[in-house]
Amino acid sequence: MVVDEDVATDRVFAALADATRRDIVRRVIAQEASVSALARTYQMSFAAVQKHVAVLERAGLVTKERRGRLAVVHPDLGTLAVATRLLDSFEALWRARIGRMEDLLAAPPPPRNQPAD
Amino acid sequence: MVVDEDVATDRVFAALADATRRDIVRRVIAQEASVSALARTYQMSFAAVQKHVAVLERAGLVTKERRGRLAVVHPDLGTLAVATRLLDSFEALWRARIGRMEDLLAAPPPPRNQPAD
DNA sequence: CTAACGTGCAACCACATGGTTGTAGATGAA
DNA sequence: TTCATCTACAACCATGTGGTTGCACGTTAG
Repeated sequence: MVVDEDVATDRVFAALADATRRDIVRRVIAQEASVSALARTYQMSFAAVQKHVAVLERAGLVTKERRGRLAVVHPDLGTLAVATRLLDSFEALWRARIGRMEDLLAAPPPPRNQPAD
Repeated sequence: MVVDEDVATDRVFAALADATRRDIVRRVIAQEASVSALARTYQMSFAAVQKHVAVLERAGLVTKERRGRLAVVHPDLGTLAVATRLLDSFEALWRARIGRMEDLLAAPPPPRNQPAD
């Protein structure tokens, strides 16, 4: 039941679980930038920023395009849509639950013979 | 610039970056359940499931209500909305970018005197 | 050509995470 | 009371992560 597609979802959420990486995503959505240009805006080492970009790349959230000696980082919005869709599915579940609760309120009380947990 | 609210966001995404925890969230949205009832449905130890629930609780995605000897797990949909809103903001950025690109296409080409990165 | 720049990668460290087992305390049932 | 159940928590281990420094290589600028 824990299938292959799940690890892709794991990577997307894990990649977004870091403020620096979320900021990088925001920046490259606004305007694509080289790794070193990104690195200059944070007060950590170049290698650290490079690793963050690599994490985003493995998650499929960004791609790198080699342009001369620069590695230009682009966003990949399709992958972001995966995360959005999953959260939306949670919301759908929630709404279904609300629906059921209203059904219960409108229906006669059922016999209570379920175990306590 | 990396503020306090960011660590809450970190926790929400980190909590969702695990298939077991996403499944727990789905389950308790469908119907709240005790920790042991949840644990029975996975093939890991009770303590492991207990830790997963603790992670979700620290992220604010679920709450535990003590009922007799049971710890009943409820969803907290407000926190999920935080994550949804953030992803929506990315989408808004993306749309703004599309808008700018259309503006550029409609406008005369600007002088190109920016540095290469 | 030489020097500076941008990148990639490896090694290292401290710390968090996901799993285990074990122990102990509360609560409910017989 | 006694026993089984549910929960909590600690200790431990392997692995991943976020940061560092250092080095090597390709590319651009002088």
